[in-house]
Amino acid sequence: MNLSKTYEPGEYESDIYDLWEKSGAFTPKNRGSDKTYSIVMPPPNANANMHIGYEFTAVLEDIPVRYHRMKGEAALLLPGADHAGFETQAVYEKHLAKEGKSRFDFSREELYKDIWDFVALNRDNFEAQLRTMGASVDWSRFTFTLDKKIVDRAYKTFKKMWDEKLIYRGERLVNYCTFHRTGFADIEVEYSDAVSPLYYIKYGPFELATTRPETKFGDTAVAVHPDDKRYSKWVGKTVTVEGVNGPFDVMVIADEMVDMEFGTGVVKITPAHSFDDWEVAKRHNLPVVRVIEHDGTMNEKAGKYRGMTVMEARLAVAEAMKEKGLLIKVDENYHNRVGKCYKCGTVIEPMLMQQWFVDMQPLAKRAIAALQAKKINFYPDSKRTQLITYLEGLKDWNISRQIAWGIPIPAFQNVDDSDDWIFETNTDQEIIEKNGKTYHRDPDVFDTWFSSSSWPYATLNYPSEDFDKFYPLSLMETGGDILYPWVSRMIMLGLYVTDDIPFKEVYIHGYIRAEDGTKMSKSIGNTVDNGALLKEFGSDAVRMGIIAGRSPGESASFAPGKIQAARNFCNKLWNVARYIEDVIGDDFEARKTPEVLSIADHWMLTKLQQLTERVTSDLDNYRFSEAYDSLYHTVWDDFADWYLEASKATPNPGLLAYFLENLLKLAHPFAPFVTETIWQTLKWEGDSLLITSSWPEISLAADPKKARDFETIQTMVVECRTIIANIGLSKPILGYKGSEFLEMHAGLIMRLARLGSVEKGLEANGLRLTRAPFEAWIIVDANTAQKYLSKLEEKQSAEAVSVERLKGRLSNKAYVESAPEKLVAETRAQLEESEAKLHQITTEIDSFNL
RNA sequence: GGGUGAUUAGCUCAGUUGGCUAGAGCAUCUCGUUUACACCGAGAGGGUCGGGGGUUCGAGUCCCUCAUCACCCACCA
Repeated sequence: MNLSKTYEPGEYESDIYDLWEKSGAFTPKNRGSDKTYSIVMPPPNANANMHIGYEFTAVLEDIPVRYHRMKGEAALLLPGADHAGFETQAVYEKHLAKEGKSRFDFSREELYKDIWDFVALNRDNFEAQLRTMGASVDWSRFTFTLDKKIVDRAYKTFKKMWDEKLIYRGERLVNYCTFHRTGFADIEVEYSDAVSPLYYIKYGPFELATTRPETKFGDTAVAVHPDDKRYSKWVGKTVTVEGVNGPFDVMVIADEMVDMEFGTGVVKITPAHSFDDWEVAKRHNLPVVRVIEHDGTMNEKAGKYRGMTVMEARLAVAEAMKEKGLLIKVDENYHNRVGKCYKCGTVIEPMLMQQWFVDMQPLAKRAIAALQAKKINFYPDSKRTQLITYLEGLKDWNISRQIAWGIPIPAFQNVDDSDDWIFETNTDQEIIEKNGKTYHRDPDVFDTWFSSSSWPYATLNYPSEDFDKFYPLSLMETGGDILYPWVSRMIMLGLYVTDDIPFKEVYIHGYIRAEDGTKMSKSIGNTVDNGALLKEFGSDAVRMGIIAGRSPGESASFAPGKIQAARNFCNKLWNVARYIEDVIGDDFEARKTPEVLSIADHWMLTKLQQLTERVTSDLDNYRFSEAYDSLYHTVWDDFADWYLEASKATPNPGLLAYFLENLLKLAHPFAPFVTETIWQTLKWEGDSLLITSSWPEISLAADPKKARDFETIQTMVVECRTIIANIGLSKPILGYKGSEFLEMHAGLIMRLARLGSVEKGLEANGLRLTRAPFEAWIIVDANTAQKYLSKLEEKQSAEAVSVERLKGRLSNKAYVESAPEKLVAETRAQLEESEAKLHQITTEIDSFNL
């Protein structure tokens, strides 16, 4: 019974979190329901601090988990952290660079250990932030993506695919960053617009256009279109080309990939350094000659250009060709798109490499079938069809990465036979002996998405009791940016390994953009200082302010006003509770037998019933913003502004307590800290916790007629207030003719409308109320009344418009015949009402003109 | 080149299957010390729902088209 006078969230939030944690409330447990509800959090990168976007994610997961926990279900929110492979190593390399070092100064083992320590430092930080946000996670199940169980699961999956021939090792062109010296999956390459010089060069008997003269040393053919008459006589012949390092021979081939319109319609073919050319080479059995090294320099095939970077060589070769008269012209204004490393911006080189690939088509096929059958619901649903489109075009997946920070690939190669690979999980060994042969471990690690694709079941220790209980997960909540790399792969691997979908629903959230609508980014410096935000407004306010007015899949700007509004809402809850505590004093017993007495009681009960239904169904459908909005307005407008004010005339402590209890419950998933704090001061159920209390079911019955009566009062009160405010009256008298209803509620009306008094039987001598079904006047002198005349006339014309509109609608035969009966009946009733009002207003105006 | 989403009040955004006079928060204006709350209360102003066409008794909502913005996919020698 002792809430402090002002709402200061900072003073109790961490204590409340401890209280929950120590009570074991975060451990999933059935309480009167045998259902389970499970969310495994997408693990945030262990290398970074939590930003506002991650807080947003945590809230979107915590709200439904708290809701289902209160419904008595065994609700699990499983937290984790992601080693994030290349991402983390790239961040660590930046640190090294500051110290003037490079990753190549260390062995892979040293590097791995150093990054491990680096990541450990940051992990505490982010766990603390999760607590600050009130995320009700089961810390005992915390999982790191390099935990043994995750590694084991990745190895088992790899083995299964190996055995079933879904994994193969092959020499392919892969996207390669010469700065980070690792290959990438297609999806990791970022393309951007560029202006590149387009060189028109002499090439044997042809002229052709190329942006990459330096790759000439790797040319093994020259191609034209099969239908191109200009060049058909050359097809199949070998031609001699004068090069900067002397003449060489290439074959002329015909291939559909050539665009006759582009340049001169002739293309030099460099199979080792162009994806298109690689495809052509496979079709025509062309030799493949690599001319660029992994460090991005030219190799011995480039002759005197050896050792130059690609860019240096390009300029040098162009210059040399110019001198030899082989360069015809340079188009300096050619626009194309260039693939870049998404971390360092280095131009991606297509590089010929031995890598492990996953054959995706069989996996994708099952996923597509499950998605088409809508076995997984998406919020918004459009993401489901987008995912299907993505899966349909999926190519084989390169899962090898030439970095240190990751899970070593469990494959060893025979030192005497490069085609002899064996599967072994003891990857802490570099060299092993088996059957009298020596094997070398593949030095590469898995693409981080390969292991994290198993996240839903690996975290649950598949196969296990937890797995049986919580799989498939109820919900996967994540951002749109990892729909393709992660969500798609979880579905494919889930189906492949467990034979079941990994989750029943997917909620995709949009991004929080900066206030001005631009992308939030550390480098631009327009991120939100969430520490300051939490300090100023409290976690509850941030939770609610951040979900307010957002819909799934849509990005929207950060709006500080919404955080502020949410903080004010917490303050409102706080003061409502303070008032009610004051009224009920120590009479805890009264709340057990709430009685519905006054018309306000019946009205508020109806509002609570509606709110409960709405919040429940909105949460069932992941409509967080709508649920919060309903809650906000019911608590503030209906409960605080109307009900509490009305109840001051005739306080009903038992029912006040009942309302407060249920409103706190409904608000708890959104504002867990303030609601639990209030709950704890009430101590209604001994040491009970709100977090594990039951979700409201309103069983008290409301009398709809009485509820409507209160609405009639509201209408009158609002009209009185409007008149009072508009003509600046102070505590006027409301007179009325004999009406039992008004007589009974005179006190209530007087209080709510701030009237001087409400008196019966006075002569009609003031401003007649036009909205209530009773004859009542605000008593004013004729002069004052005249001031209000224009206002009244405005009202008259508005009402006349309304009558006309309704009449028009009802005279429309088509409307009356085809609209639902109920709607037509409503329209009729409205017309009647409108006409009556118009009549009243008109009478009132006429009386002024006497 | 292909796809998706957005365009609603000064600002940031809601608006579930078409159905009463389109909503909220913030901001603005007027009034108010009514002991739960000035992080408040009461009242008010502000929108031809991006343009144009169509379907329907009825369109912010469905269809077509145009414009602008954002994102995604493919990838140009």
